[in-house]
Amino acid sequence: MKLSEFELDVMQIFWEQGPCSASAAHKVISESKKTAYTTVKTIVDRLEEKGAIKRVGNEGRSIVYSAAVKQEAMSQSVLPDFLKRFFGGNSRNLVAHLIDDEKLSEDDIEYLQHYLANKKSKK
Amino acid sequence: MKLSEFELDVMQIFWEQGPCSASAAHKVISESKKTAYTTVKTIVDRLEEKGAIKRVGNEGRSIVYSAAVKQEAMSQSVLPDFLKRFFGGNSRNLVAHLIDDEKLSEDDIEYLQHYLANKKSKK
DNA sequence: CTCAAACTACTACATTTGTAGTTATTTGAT
DNA sequence: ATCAAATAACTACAAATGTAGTAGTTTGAG
Repeated sequence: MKLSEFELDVMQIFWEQGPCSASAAHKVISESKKTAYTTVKTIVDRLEEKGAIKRVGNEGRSIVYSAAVKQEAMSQSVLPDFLKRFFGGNSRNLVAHLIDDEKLSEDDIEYLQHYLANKKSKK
Repeated sequence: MKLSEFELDVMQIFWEQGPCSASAAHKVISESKKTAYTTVKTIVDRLEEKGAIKRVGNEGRSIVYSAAVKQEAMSQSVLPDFLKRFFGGNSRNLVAHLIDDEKLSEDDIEYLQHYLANKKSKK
C-alpha cells in the first residue's frame, strides 16, 4: 500500500490519537495548514478506499474511522527506500546524521547506548 | 526543491558515481528496472529544470551532468517530515527501529557507541 | 415540527509523476 | 563521404495527488 504525503499526514492523526471522524481530523490538520473540510474528507475517503483506515462506528452523523494498518508496518516498508535514496542505503549514516543534528537529547543518547549494548550482547 | 521518487533514484547515481550522461544513468537504472532511455532522459531533463543537476561538459555528443545539490542538503530537508510521518517525530524511535531491524552490523554498533559517547562528552 | 448547520457522497480540475514515442541532429565507423 | 546508431529536444498521455465545490441528507436546537 502506497500513501501520499498528505494521506500520511492524516494517518498520523489516526495513529497518534486513535479513532476519529473526518471533521476531527480536519480540525487537527487545520492547526498547521489552512485546508477546506472537503479536502480532508477526500483524503479520508481515499484512505478508506486504499484500506488504510476503516469505519468503526458513528458519532452523531459523523463516521468514525480507525487505522487499519500499523504505523510500524508502513515504516518498515518505506525505510529501505528512504535509506537508499538519502543515505546511500547505509543506516549508520542516518543514525550519525540524527545524532549530529541535535535531534537527540542526552536522555535519548543514554537510552540508545543501553539499547546498543543490549543488542550487542545478544549477538 | 522537491524531487519525486524516480528523480531521487536518478540523483542517487550522480551522488554516488559523480558526473555522467543521460545514457550512462539509463544503463544504471536499467539494471534494476526495465526502462526506456527516453524515460530516464525525461527525468534528467526535469532534474536540470529543477536545478538539481547541471551541465558540466560533453562526451562525444552526450551531455555530461553533475549534481548541483548535495545529498546531505536533501536529506536534511526531508528528514523532519519523514520522522514525523513514520516515527511520530521521534528520532529515538527511528534509531531503535534501525537497530532492531538487523540493519546494523556489530561494527556499526561499535561505531555508534563511540559516536554516542563522544557526543555525550561534548554536551 | 422546522430549519440551519454539519456531514456524506460525488464530481471537478490543475499539477505532478511515470512512462515513452517522434523528430531532428550528430557522430563515428567504414 | 555516407549512413546507421546514438542522442537531444520536444510532445503526449494516463494515473496519482492536492485542493475544493455542489447536491443531497441527517440531526439537534429551539
